[in-house]
Amino acid sequence: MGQAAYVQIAGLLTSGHVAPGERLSLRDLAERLGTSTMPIRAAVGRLAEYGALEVSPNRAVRVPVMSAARFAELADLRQEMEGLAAERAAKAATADDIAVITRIEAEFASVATGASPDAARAVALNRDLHFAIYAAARMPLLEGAIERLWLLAGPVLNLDMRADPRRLANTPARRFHAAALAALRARDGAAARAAIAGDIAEAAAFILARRVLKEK
Amino acid sequence: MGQAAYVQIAGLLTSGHVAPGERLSLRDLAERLGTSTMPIRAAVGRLAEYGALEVSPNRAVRVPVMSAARFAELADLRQEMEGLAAERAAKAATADDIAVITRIEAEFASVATGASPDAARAVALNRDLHFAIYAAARMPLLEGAIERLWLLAGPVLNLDMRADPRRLANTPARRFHAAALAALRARDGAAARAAIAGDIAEAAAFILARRVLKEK
DNA sequence: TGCCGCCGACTGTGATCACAGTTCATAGTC
DNA sequence: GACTATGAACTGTGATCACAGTCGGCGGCA
Repeated sequence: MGQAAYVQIAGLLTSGHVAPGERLSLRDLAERLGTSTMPIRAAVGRLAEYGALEVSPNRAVRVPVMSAARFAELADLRQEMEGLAAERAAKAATADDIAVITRIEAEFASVATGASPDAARAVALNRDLHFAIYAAARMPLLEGAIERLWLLAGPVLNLDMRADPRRLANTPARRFHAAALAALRARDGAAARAAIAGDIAEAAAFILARRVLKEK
Repeated sequence: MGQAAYVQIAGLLTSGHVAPGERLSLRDLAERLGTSTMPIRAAVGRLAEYGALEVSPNRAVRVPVMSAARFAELADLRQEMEGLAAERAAKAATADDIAVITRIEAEFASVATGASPDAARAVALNRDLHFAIYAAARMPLLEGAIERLWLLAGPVLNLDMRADPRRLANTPARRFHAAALAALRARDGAAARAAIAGDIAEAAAFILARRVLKEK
């Protein structure tokens, strides 16, 4: 139901093509995607369900602005939930899972430190890496909940990545990713949780330190 | 957007008026609620977003059937997330929060052990009690995620409650609720988490033991 | 009697129109 | 020149119709 539109609009959010606070309109989106407003309405409604978009009657759809407090809670929740997924993944991961994760981790490291750092590609690979780990936990409900959290954080994360592309080259993420992978191999749930939580906490602290988020 | 329809259909799910596996139709629902199919489409789409309903093209909307494995993961996730909320609530709860929780707990105990046990009312009070605790954590994103989990469990929980109303009178829930309340008062996060997790685990074990859930 | 095929009823989905409420720029007033 | 009133453009929402795909029961065939 409006599946295609949902994917496209979600892509706009996670790729940072729309900024927090930006106003959208069903008719505009429909025209841009070459359909009627119906699939757009369905997709926007689903995205609004968990706060990825804000829609109020007779007013334009808005990409939610992220307050510092909201961002802090989001980072907090992500540490808990993604940490949990990593912990469970350490116990449930198969050899195939770990092989896939290893490959993605190597690719991310290569792109991040390479001569031509491709920010968009690095962001996508970072996402793939995280979700490859979570998929190994075999907890589809948890995975879905985490996906929704990422959609909430999407616009802000990309805003940050674009603002400071230099960070990509020597991102601390690589260290955390390596630690997570090692923990998965060792089936050390606590270490896996700590690595993922550390990754999230570090990135969140970096963004909060820039003080571009509204106080209230 | 279809807010009224959403509340009504969600009510059908949580109150157990529709059973897992049951087929619904947009036109039927629209007629029942006295509107066109539009608000229904919006509400059903939102509910389907996180799995509270299943909708496939040209096929009737279905209340998802809960496999034993899915139910186990749901119970697992609920223990983690609601346990987390309780833990944070123990640290963040105000005196007013605790007063409200105390009142609801007393009311639940009264209804559950009273001469005329009202199952529907007890279910509602149980829900109110849990969410009063989670609200005290001041984590709206977490609260929303938990609400969605409850909507997933709704049909099955009510099915169980109707099947065995005797359980209500001497439900172990009262013991866990009392422990949770005491933990909140003592600002003991770990104890609050344990109490809520215990409540959920006990209820889940009871339902799983009845073996009415499909294996696969 | 048992099985298969077909046709009608029913399904969600997309498009389009009408409508009430908001927003914003322009013109009028002091 | 600053401020307010006003109306046109734009917003999401609901209703209705058309359509392609699915499902179930009835009839025919072996």
